[in-house]
Amino acid sequence: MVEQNPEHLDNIFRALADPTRREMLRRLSRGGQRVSDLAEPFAMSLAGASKHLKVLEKAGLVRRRVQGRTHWCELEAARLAEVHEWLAYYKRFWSRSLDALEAALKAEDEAAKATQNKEES
Amino acid sequence: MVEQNPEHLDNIFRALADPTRREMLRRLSRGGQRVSDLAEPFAMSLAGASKHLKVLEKAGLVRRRVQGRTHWCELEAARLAEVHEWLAYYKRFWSRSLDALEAALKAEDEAAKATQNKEES
DNA sequence: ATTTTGTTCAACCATATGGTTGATTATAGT
DNA sequence: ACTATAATCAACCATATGGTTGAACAAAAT
Repeated sequence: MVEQNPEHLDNIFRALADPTRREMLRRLSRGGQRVSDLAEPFAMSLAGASKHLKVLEKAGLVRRRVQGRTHWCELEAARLAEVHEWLAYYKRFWSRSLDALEAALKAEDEAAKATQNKEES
Repeated sequence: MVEQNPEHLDNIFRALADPTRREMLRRLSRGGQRVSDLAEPFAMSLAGASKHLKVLEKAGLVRRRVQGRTHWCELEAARLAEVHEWLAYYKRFWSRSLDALEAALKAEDEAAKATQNKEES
């Protein structure tokens, strides 16, 4: 329940706070890729993409296997489970507010129906 | 399935990538607080804490109600649901790898048992 | 042996971030 | 009217971030 490894979560959240890196994760989820393949879709130098990769690696979200001169990258999704865990605590709060939203919508709907009924009668 | 509002997620993840801000959220989850109360537990100036709050607000994670000279802050957990949604896509991957981990541990265990048996015999 | 390929490294740049302090503003209390 | 309180704002500082380019390095291909 207590936050045990804040630095670690820092790294993970920071890594996720960039659209390029999130897109890289998405692509890695469809299968391992070499660094240059991973970098190719982005309007950015290879060195730039390589830096992003390092951020993902440092966060533990990507694993790299060096094979000769090519580096194979793979998604390490297990670390995302930590985010999920962190988030779990808050689930009740947003479901509560979503419930409230739902209730409000329902009430609105009822009110609308009532108005309709009045109009009909 | 596609990432519709990357900037928004950027703001949320960035806001979460700091232990002070995560702690603020945690405290807000136990009830609304005035800015100065929120700031008090941290070894930091009020202005510093106020900046953190602004980051949380910009991310939509905190709502503020100004009442006279005091500002009341409340958790806006609904935005965390977006993180949850983003995360949902990856759930299968980490449960897969956790399964793999489990299998590996089991195999290790079996191997250990086999060794023990050998040693016993 | 030379060249090409895959990748990182180092240096640099502009901007963002996390913090400070001192001034400012607006409301509340005396 | 004065003073104290709640909070932001503005200016500043050090460091981090996201990007670039050019050089370096190791492995493959010719």
